[in-house]
Amino acid sequence: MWTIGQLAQATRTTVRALRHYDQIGLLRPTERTQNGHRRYGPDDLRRLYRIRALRTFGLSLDEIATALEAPASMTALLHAHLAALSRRASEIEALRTQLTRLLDHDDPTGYLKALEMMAMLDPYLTPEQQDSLAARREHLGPEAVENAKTEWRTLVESLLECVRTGRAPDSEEARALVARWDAIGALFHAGGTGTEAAARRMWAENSEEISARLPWSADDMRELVAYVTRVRENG
Amino acid sequence: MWTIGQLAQATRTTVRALRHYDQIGLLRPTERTQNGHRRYGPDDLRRLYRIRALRTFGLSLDEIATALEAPASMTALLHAHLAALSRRASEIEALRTQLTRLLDHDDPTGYLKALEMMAMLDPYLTPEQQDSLAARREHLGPEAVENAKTEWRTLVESLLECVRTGRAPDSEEARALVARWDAIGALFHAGGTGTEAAARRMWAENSEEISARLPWSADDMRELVAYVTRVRENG
DNA sequence: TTGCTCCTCACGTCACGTGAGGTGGC
DNA sequence: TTGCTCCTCACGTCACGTGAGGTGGC
Repeated sequence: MWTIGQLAQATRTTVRALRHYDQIGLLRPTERTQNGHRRYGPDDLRRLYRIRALRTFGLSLDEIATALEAPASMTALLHAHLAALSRRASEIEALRTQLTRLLDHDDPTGYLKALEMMAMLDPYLTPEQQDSLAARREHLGPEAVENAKTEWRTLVESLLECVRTGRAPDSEEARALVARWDAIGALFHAGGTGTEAAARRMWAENSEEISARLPWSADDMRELVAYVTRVRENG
Repeated sequence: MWTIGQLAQATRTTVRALRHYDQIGLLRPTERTQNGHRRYGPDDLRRLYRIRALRTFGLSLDEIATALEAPASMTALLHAHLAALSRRASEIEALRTQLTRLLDHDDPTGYLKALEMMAMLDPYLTPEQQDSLAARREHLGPEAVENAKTEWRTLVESLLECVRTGRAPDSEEARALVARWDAIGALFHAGGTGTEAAARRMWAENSEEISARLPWSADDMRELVAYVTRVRENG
């Protein structure tokens, strides 16, 4: 028979943990001395070892309690737990690749800012529209989204150049640029869901805010939007 | 400006979470109406998006708070977090291989019982002795430990056969068997640490208990131990 | 007037860690 | 008599979920 301190030392647990197991009824000491001290016997030791073994596998005390009550259910429970561990492993894997991608980026903070800006759109969307946008992005995959963003950036530069040099809205170059612009938009805005209209509303209300975080001025952007509209009308 | 409910819906969070962020000072609404209702603006929305992005990476709210306070520390923090995720991933991997091994075993519950029996030894060891035993096992690796256990089992069978057939303690066969027996013991009991003596004490006090869980009777085991001792004396 | 949203407490979660305050055996 | 171990409360942890009880705008 061992005292609680002896058992704790022998099994590398803590006195507090043993008291906790007693309290929740997971491991009751075989007896108590008349002054209330716990006395643990060999049976308790064995039970404690099973508890500890199952704990290292990551089972909760509740699961352990049921497993020890019904040993027949043990294998099923362990299989279920193994499946849970596998799910967790792939979640972590996904997080790691995301984080690695973010950190490989030349400017992680800037990248987060870009994410923020795309998020400004959300309050203008219904939950269903949010879902459809997320589904589009999911479908395209992260690299395609990245590529679209960089192409969009060069398109903005090229179109601003057209505006500055007074390029005709019905010129071949202007039409080609706007065609790409619309193609990129179409990638994200599935037809008929109204996300495009929402994006325009968002832009109308927040153009100052947004352009403050972009390398172009609000005026430039307004001119650009007007120019694109003219090109579309001429097409 | 949005109410708490609107913001929650737009960002796929909950009203409760937003109140929590307010309470811990992580995300204070830009203003309150005079009846105390929270009003969130575009700045709050952006901040919330950063918070959510960092949350999906698994950062704690505390870490997020410091990261948002000092954006310069962000990359370092994310790198640290990536390392933590990698550690967690290998932990899970180790658990999965252990669990898989356990479940591939023909009798998982029986296997756990065997572990328990080895654990019976612990109360007879000092913490240092426990450490040295654990280090030995770690050093040998799980397959070697498995192999030792199965070989030990066949050795017990063979030696019991010797006892039954009255094989001479100084016979070639008996000596060879005991030599293997001692070799296996030596794998686990590093010289001079006294773990062997502890094992003998444990055996002396718990032979009934233990043999009840083994496929051999306590009497058989006692005879076997006596026989092994005689063989050693004759060697 | 009836629903809906908003508000502020405040308890519960999981497996203990960590004192607080007190008692019994060496 | 002094340390050590034991005891029973009971609060704290982390990020909210979930009522309880009440108020204000459509």
